[in-house]
Order: sequence, then structure tokens, then C-alpha cells
Amino acid sequence: MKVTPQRQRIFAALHGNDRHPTADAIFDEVRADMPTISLRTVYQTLNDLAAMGEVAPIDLGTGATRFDPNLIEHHHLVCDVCGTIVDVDAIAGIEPPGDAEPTFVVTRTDVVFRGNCGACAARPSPV
Amino acid sequence: MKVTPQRQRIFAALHGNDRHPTADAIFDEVRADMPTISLRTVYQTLNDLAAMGEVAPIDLGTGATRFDPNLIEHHHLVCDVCGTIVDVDAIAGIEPPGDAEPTFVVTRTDVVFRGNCGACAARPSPV
DNA sequence: TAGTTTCTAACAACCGTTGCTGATTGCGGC
DNA sequence: GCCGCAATCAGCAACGGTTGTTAGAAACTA
Repeated sequence: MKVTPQRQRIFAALHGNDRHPTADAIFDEVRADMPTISLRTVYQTLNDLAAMGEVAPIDLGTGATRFDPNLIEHHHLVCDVCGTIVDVDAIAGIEPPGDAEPTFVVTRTDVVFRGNCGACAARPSPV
Repeated sequence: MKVTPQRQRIFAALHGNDRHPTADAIFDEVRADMPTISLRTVYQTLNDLAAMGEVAPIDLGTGATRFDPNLIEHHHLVCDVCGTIVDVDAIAGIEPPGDAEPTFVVTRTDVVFRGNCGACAARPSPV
């Protein structure tokens, strides 16, 4: 895997960002420096990084896949109003009730808390 | 909201099905009885039912929105190999760590256990 | 029966993503 | 320095899932 300027820039864009950007957001940011880069390259690089375990792709039901440079196990708060995503520490001890599907082997547990972030909860409902 | 044959059939297809079908799967099933129904009508009806709270749309990262007639709060097991989805009872007491984002108001907690279902775990890895 | 409202079907469009392809780049060997 | 190979990149087209639009059909009301 070669270290190309495109990849360096994409990698940097991810790690300077705790907003869980979409591929499109990365594309916009990188394009500010490299006007000729293509969206295709961004997708390709993000998928490569994900395959190497350098970033975690997450799908929070917001329509587009997001990429998370935080590799430590954690969960997410998602604001239904503004779409903001916030990391929270993983919670220990979550597992399926023992009487359900005892043969299922769990390899990952995704927890998403949905609701309103502080700013949106304080604000009166949007008109 | 009128009760039309199309809606009745779609509603029935959902409630006779615990596989969390996609709109497309519903479409195929209903079309067996009503060859002229359009995919558009299925989507529209499913969205209407969801808006009324009669079914719950769920996005488990499988690419398409699924519809769950089970309205009681519950979580899901998702097999990474065969895509099977199984309901499990909700787990009490899951909430974000108290020291994180204390102003966030949680309205819903989605938990997805990913891994291998019994059949897929038992089977030797697919060649 | 005419008017009004609701629903349906068909089509095209949209979004996020990926397959394909030809051009480009970097690197090792000679 | 030159050649050939392999990897990469950009651009476009295409794909799956979903929704907007619209014209026509159906049902309900007065």
C-alpha cells in the first residue's frame, strides 16, 4: 500500500475531525487543497483504510456511511434534530438475554442513543 | 386514511412475517396476489404505517430499510454471514455514562448485536 | 349525478456508492 | 538514463434503494 499525497491528505482529514464525517464531507475538505481529487479516490481510500482497520465505518441510519478514526470501542449519541454525533465510552456488560438464541455468537455490539442534543433540546421545537 | 385492498394486503404481509422484510420483499410478496401493484405504493404505504406508528422502520446497515411489526421495545441480533435478523427482548438499564453529555435527552436506544447465528457459526467458514 | 378527495401506477429523478477503463505515477532492474 | 511492471488515480457510467411528480381511477359526499 503506497503512501500517496491523496491518502495522506484523506487520513489527515479524518484524524483532525471528531465529527464522524461522511465520504462526501471528506471529499469537500480534501478538495480545498487538492482540487483535482475525485470522489472515487476518496471512497477507495476510505474503504482501504477501513479494511486495514485504520478507521471504522459506521452506519447510523443517517443515509450515508460515516468514518470514525476513534478505534477504541465506544458508542454514539445521535441528535435526531441536528444530526450531531457524539462519542461516549463503551458500556460494559451488554449482552443478549441468555434465554434468547443461545447459539448466536456475538462479535460486536452497536449501541446508538437517539434523542436531542443539549442545544436542540433547549431550543423550542423548530417553528 | 382509507382502508384499500393494497393497504390491507401490505399490512397483512408485514404481520405474517417476523423476518423484518425490506420494502422490496413486501413488494414481491404482495405482487403475487396483486400483480398490478407498484413498488411506489408499497413504499408509500409503509411510510404511512410508520408515520402512524403501526410499524417500526429499522435500519440495520444492511443497505435497505426494514420494517418491523413488533412494536414492543426490543433489540436485534444480526448475522453477518446470512443476514438473518432475530428479535431479542429489550435490556433494561442501558444509558449513556453519566459523565458524558449530561444535557443530551435520550428518546430511544438502539442495540444491535452482530455476529454469527447458530447455523452460520457451526458451519465451517464458507470455503 | 357532479364535485371533491384520496389513492394508485408509472415514470423519472435523486443520493450514496461502486465498477470500469484508460492515463498517470513511482519503483526496481538493467 | 531507460524500460517495464504494478499500483494508483480521475472521470464517467451504472447500480440499488428511495422519493417527487403527475395523470388517471376510484370512492365518498352532497
